[in-house]
Amino acid sequence: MSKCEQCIVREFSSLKALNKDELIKLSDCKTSKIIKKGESIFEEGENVNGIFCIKDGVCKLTKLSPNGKDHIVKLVAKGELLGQRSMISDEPANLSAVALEDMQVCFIPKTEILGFFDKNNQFSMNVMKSICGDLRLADDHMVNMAQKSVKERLAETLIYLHETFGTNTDKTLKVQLSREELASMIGTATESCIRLLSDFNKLGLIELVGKKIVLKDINKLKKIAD
Amino acid sequence: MSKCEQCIVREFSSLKALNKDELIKLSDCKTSKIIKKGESIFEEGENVNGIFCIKDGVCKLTKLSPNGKDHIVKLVAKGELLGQRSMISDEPANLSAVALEDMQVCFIPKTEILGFFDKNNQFSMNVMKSICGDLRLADDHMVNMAQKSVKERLAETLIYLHETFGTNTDKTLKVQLSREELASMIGTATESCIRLLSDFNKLGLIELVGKKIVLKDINKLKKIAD
DNA sequence: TTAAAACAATGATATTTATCATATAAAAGT
DNA sequence: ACTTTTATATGATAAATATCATTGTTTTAA
Repeated sequence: MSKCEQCIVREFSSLKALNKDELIKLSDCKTSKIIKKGESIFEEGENVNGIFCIKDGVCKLTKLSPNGKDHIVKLVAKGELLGQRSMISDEPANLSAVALEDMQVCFIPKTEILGFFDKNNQFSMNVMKSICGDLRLADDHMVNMAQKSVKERLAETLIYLHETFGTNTDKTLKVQLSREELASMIGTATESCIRLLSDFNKLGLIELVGKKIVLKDINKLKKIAD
Repeated sequence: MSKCEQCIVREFSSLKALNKDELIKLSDCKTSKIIKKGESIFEEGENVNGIFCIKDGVCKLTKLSPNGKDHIVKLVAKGELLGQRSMISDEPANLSAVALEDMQVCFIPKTEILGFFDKNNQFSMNVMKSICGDLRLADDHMVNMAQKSVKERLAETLIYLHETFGTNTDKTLKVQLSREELASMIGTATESCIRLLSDFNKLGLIELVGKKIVLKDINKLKKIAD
């Protein structure tokens, strides 16, 4: 079993507040998993009973809307924690987490985390701040959904993918979403999304390399996004 | 100065975890304010440096979108706390809070709250849970914005107003939003909102009594809302 | 290697929603 | 009481977006 002390996740997440002893305890109780692309870490409605550390890979957090379509609420990558909200609220998961690429994740049981809450105030504070950050993003996102056009949302999302997850050596976006997934992230029909990508392509804002996307003119995209 | 011990807000909010001594300390450091309808409690971008207890009245939390329109993110009523997220994140307010009716609010300085965080774990936990609840609502709301039609969102919002804030003796919705505000809550143009209200009226789902709204057929509205 | 399945692209069209113009009604100020 | 302003309402039209149909392209799997 690998040690949490040397894990990268520790550096970036709320876990950085844990001391050596706490990390050793963590190593003992955690379980590691490999999640293959397309598999889910947990599903909406499921009782999670702990949190997940993402050691490698990216996943999408989705919610099924009443009309039967999945909406991608957020992407979560290496170094972040998952399931904090459900654990604290003591509720089933509100979102499903599905791997967009092969992932390595660790599971830490709830009892352990609640123990840290009691003894380590900095850790609680970090978790709180992380959830507050999520809330801020969610509110901002909501306003975007409500007030911006599909075109603006697409431009904004492309820039977000570029800035957050970067590019491969051939300049294509590293996180590769299908057109359907991209559409479900910006809240539109797949065909509308494809059409707008075509438009952006014709205008020289992006380049479509098979299913992959290269951003060619980020400044103009930013202008469109507002 | 009125005592926090007897205040209704204490019963319903995170503050219920505070003991007698803590409540006395609270009474000493809090300041009370009257906020008139239309006035703001705080504005987006402002440093808040504490939290607000709503003793009476309802306010809207709004965010200015890049295109210059205000979007109503949430309504907050008597018994709830405001400004927790900004305080914990140590960031300026992400939203503005504007009174929809005359309000009574108390302000509690940040230093005091942080003191309670340190000493009273149940209080921290309550605040965390409250923010987690907000996050859940925000995610759900985001999916609605992205996936539902304006008609569905209007029906849903009317039901929400009815169930959350109730009605006056004449059955009209207690929280009275202008058509513009209602539109900015569901994320549509004012005219579209008015038109759909007219449609609902003609279909007998609601009745328009001047500017006020009566829900006549809640079941059908719920079916429309999904 | 080829057949089947899944995905992407595009045209035609319908529906939804926004915008602009104007009318009416209610509220506010003088 | 009357004028001005503001809010609500509605029609006409334009623009944005969804839906359905079809084709080409890539991926998967037999």
